[in-house]
Amino acid sequence: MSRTGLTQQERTERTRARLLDATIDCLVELGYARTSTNEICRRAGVSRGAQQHHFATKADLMAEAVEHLVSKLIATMSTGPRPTLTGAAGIGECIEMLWRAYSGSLSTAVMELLVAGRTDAELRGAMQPIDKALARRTTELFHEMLGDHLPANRPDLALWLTVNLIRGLAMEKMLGGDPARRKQLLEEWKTIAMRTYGPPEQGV
Amino acid sequence: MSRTGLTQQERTERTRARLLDATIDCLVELGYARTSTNEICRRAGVSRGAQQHHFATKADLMAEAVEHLVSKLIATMSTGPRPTLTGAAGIGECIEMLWRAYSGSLSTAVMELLVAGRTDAELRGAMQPIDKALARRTTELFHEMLGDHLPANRPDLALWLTVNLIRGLAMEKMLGGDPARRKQLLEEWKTIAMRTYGPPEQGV
DNA sequence: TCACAAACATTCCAGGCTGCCGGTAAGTTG
DNA sequence: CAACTTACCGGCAGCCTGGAATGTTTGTGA
Repeated sequence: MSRTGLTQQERTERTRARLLDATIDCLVELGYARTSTNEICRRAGVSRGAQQHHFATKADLMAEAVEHLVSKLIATMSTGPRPTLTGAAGIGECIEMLWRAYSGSLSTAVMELLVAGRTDAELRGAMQPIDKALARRTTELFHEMLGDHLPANRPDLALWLTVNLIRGLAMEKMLGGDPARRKQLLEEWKTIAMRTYGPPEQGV
Repeated sequence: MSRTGLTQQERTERTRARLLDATIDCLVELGYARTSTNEICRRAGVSRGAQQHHFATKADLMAEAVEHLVSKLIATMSTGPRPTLTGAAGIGECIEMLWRAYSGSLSTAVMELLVAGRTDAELRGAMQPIDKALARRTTELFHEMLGDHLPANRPDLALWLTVNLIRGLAMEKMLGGDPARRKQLLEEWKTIAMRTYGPPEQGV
């Protein structure tokens, strides 16, 4: 009855996944501006007709790619290594974790979409709820990780200061600056954060 | 002898300035992807032929626009209000100043170019030296402003932590998040920076 | 004033991208 | 197994973009 042995649903999911993955690849490698449906299809190994069957317009494809992308990001974040220490050291490990999550290639794609969304109302509309979901999940994870050892005062401020700093660093990375310099800045922030949000110490 | 009363050099400078300004406008309003030479000429009130006469290719135009842009940014930064206070309060004012400079519309254009440069070697090559100039000028200004009251330990780390944080916040702004929230984060950072880099205090 | 060069305007062309269409193959249902 | 639905294919048309070629106006120097 079937040559490929695949059910319709399987075929659909496979093709859609291929297209969405290829879209993310394009975002990372080519940037939003140079990402064309043609190139996406080429990389996905799918015909343009098939692409249009599953995603009527390019905007549709992008909108779903955003979801796909953030799910992947959340997944890698959730399953990655967790901080094992508590107190100030735990905060340091959290910052490392956020660094990995928010400066990797998936986050690069997110940044491409953020910038593109600034001047594209449709894309921005698609991104807003998904970005919120990412923020919520990050916050949850942060609370889970530190457990009872949450910084006493304004814990979420610590989190979002870190994330925004990292995004700034990721931006600078785009021009290809010195990685050691970024590492140095991150270490400085780690020190400050541990002192500011860590458990109270005796000396200054 | 002349109908317009303008010398050749004046005409050239005027047209070039119009084109470069229009380019920056496009970057801010349309983003890099949707910025076409056609639109630039339309906004500049200049024919496509004139544009091509002064900037042979789109890349040339962009390269010079980067310079133009950063000069303007440096100019506004240099002539803007300077911190009047010293010590910890002076640091707070510096952060405010950096906030204004690095989150305005000129910086939005810079960010568009940074992101575009990530996947466009030619553009990136044009940007690198100019970005360095911006960094150097910012550092100089920072030292001028605080004068003898520079944070004792690692003053430049304080500066670049601030700039990168602000760029992250600017990124978040693109999705249209809550301005009050950003203000809150900046205030938190101000507090931390004053405590960390300001003159030593007695209590914690 | 006249020849020349620079600035500017218009038009055209090749290429890419998107969206749509008619047709085919594969899977599903009665 | 036959009707039907869904997935997929390849080509076409319209649009826009960037770059080139050609013609016109404006300033300049002899």
